[in-house]
Amino acid sequence: MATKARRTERREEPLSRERIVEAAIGILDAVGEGGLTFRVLAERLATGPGAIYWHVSGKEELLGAATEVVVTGTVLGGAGGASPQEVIRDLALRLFDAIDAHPWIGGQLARSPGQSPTLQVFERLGRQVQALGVPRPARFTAASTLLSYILGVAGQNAANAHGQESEQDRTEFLDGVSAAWANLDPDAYPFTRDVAEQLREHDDRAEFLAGIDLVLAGIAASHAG
Amino acid sequence: MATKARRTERREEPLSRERIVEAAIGILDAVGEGGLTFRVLAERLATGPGAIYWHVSGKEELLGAATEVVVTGTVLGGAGGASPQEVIRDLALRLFDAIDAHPWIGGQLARSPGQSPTLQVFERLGRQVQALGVPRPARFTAASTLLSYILGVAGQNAANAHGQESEQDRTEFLDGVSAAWANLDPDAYPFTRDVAEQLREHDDRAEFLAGIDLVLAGIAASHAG
DNA sequence: CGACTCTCTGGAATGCCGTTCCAGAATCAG
DNA sequence: CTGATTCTGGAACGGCATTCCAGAGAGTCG
Repeated sequence: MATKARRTERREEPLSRERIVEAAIGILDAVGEGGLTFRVLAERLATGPGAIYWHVSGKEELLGAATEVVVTGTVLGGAGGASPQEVIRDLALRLFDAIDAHPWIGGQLARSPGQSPTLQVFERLGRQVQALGVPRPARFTAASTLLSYILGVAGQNAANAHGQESEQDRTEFLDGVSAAWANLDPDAYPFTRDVAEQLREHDDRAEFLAGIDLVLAGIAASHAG
Repeated sequence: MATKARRTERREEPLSRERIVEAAIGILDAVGEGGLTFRVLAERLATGPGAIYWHVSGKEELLGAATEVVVTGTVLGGAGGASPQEVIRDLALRLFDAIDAHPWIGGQLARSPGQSPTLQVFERLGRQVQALGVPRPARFTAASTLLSYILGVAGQNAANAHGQESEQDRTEFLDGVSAAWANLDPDAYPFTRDVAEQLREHDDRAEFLAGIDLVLAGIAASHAG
């Protein structure tokens, strides 16, 4: 405590919305959506809950901001001169991987249509739909369908991300579901039983992309005829 | 009140899982997902929270059971001898209408893949995909894509269902979003701005069906070639 | 250099939630 | 009648988001 001895200005690093959102993302990635509480967040930032509320209006805004940071980082930067189909596939896969890395985004995206992150994706999809040569009145439907499909997969992936960190957890999970499907009532669930074995060796990412291709094929077919 | 005169056996009506789920659906429909609490539910059933827990393991199970009741009622009974495309469209529309009537189902369905209600829909879709003549290895993808699209729309509808009961609320809501889109940065959101006006006069239900048709077209195109 | 103000902090308090506990009422089996 | 069992509901308990508020730090002005 020499002269005035503020060895650090006021704090090591002042609180800021940016630092709060960053810490929130860290917690969300580490312990999931349910693990983010203002108490934990305050502890991690070495402060109290009240201080956080001065920078952020509440939990909803915090989750929204966290989602926006990740999604914006994901949506920007992508394929260059490829075909519109390729750009859409690339964007979709980048989103899929981002949701895989941060499962909480899935639930958040699915729950907040019209918000900035969803809009960003919609815009990117729409531009490529336009580049695809889809006539103007059909563009909205085409872009919305792609978006809804992506959000649907996102929500399911987010829900499935319960305690499967490793590759092994994942295999066990698929084996379990596959076995459960194979044991369903044959009269009530013939189809599900029939595809149960396909589930065991299935690759979520490839399956997701195949769905994108299906929609793209539908878009192409619809404005060809 | 003849011999022993228990005009009501034990209670006017004994508590039962069925009655609890029924009451929960009533509350969910009236005040939404956030309004369902065990206290409110207990008051409505003229009992205490403890009694409810004897019949139901917790909130998750309760929401699941409520969803199952509504979805099962929706999925059963539908078109008879129509084409597979027609059956799929009919099933999808029935689901859409059910979600419109009970928006909380949307969030619930999107959040619980592999659970009974989702599986029921998957099974129905899969059978029709099969009837469509899709080759075996492609059926899983086709049915999953339809399901994911439906769940995506469901989630968005559930999220949008914030305080728009009447037709007028709905029009105001669309006008507001449309205006917001039209005021976006022209450089960042050219596409979204361009389709903003289409949004104003758009019909969610028709748009949803158009998306289904797009996926169906894609399915048809994919196994034709 | 003081005093006043404004930004920002963080600990304490509030009110609601899901869930658990438990004493006891109603019913049933013998 | 008696003991066991099923079922009830009010009273906790711990945790949550959010609000309150006394006051610390840092600029500003006379």
